[in-house]
Amino acid sequence: MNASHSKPAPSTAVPAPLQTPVAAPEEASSQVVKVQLKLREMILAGELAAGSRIAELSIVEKLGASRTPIRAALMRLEQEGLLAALPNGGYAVRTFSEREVSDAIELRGTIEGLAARLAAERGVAPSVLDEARQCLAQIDVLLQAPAIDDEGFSRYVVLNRDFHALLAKLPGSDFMQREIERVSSLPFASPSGFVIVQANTPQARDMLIVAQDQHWQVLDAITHREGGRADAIMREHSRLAQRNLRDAMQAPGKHAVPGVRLIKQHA
Amino acid sequence: MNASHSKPAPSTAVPAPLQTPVAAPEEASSQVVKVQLKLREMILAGELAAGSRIAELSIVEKLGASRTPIRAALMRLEQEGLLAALPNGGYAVRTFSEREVSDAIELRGTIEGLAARLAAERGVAPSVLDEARQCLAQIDVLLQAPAIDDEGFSRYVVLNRDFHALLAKLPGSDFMQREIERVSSLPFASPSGFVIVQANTPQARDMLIVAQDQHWQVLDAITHREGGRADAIMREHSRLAQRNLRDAMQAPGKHAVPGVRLIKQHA
DNA sequence: TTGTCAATTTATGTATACATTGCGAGGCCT
DNA sequence: AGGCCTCGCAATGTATACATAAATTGACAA
Repeated sequence: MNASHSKPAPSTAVPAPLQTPVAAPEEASSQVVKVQLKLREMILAGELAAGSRIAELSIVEKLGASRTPIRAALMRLEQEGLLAALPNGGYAVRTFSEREVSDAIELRGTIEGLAARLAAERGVAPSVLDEARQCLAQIDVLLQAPAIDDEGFSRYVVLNRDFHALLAKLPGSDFMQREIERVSSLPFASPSGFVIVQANTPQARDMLIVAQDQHWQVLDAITHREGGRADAIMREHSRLAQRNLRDAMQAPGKHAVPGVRLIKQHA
Repeated sequence: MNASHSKPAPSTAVPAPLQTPVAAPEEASSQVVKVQLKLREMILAGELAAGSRIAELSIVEKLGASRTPIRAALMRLEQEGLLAALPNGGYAVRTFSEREVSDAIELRGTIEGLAARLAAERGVAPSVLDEARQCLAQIDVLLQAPAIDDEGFSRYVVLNRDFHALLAKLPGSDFMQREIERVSSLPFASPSGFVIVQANTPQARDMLIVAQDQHWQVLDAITHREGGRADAIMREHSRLAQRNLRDAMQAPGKHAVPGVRLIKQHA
């Protein structure tokens, strides 16, 4: 409206009819975020086939946004690891070999181990440690039940994610925190990625018991400034995720895990 | 942009300004890459002050490209770690605390250690190992001289970079290779980052001798499938970089290291 | 029938116009 | 005189037009 402000014009004061034709009235904040979320959802849901090329124009007609925010969202998803940049421009839904998945989880465990070691060596403010302990206490309550229903399970996923996020903050380094978030962005590399698999099986609870013990022990190690031990625990903790993911891929209902569709079976 | 100052022009609504073909034939590939390279150069050279905000329009008039490729380049530089995204949009030249620098180097050492361990555990094709050995042999030749001149020094930097790149390939995992490249993208976190510092000092050669010994030993460890040892060596190798960088920051001619300007002295 | 070349089509790369929002300067009211 | 409110500006976010290169398809010739 005020675009044509050639000079300090007399205040014509006409607010003018604000034409806001924006197709989607509300929802999220920016187009980029909306497109990014929607695309990620579509990729994980399998609506965009693994390995298939993604043309900007096809997204335009699917989501209604223009190419500029779509390009930005595609770049972010590439950074996130869900898309691969093609040599001659454009993107394709990324596929992962089992080794890549394994490497991704191993890398997460290694970096979480580094973070735990740094936290132990540098020391952590008691208040922050307490926050982590309270988080674990909530998980303890959850696990006291002899069997865990779906609702308790999804609560565990949330608490587990929170704990790992808290752990990433323990070294008191924004840099480490960001790198951990980055390496955890892939759905199956995420700390909570594997958990979703076998909700109601009897082994499910036992698995979580083991994981929870590692949670407590790493906090104990950090509290007692045992850096090497803290490192080792977090690495082993990630091996648990690797075991579970491997199981998940052989299970029939593998679609319970969002990203598994992107893992190419080596037949 | 037709606002008030600079730039033309009355724009008498003639729709004709057929954008003429980019006048110069240009030798580089794409605008995005050109802008990215130029901006990185300017940041490292200090032409863009550390911590200062970077407006897209200012880059437009500095480099001549339009906003679209500039935005893409800015996103890439943020991913690279040289820029920080501001909360309300826009970017600023990133500054680093000494701890962040330390963490970055530690992280690189940790991931290189993981790569070396994986290479040892999985085994490496002899041909690839030989390539790495030949690279080290060239460094050996360089270090046989009792003193190293500038030209030999820059040759070392190249060979050192090559060796670390080769090392990143040893696990045979594109994923690991990419992550190592990523974590090495920051100028001071790069394996060759610290080397540039003290070219002609007498201790310079000794430092390189130690580093080169670690190079050989990690290959030896990988050859003999000693994963833990390979891991430990690479971690310690990165501590050498940390020591050197700390020295470099206290040295007077610190401008020899490109990225040091971005490290804020904690007074 | 097959191979090759060319033309069309469709993709991304680029430039720019338009929209919107956050921040600051300036005036007005208290 | 000082604080608050408002207006204006400059920044990014968005949409789209234009340029160019790659891929596919069609036709023609061997």
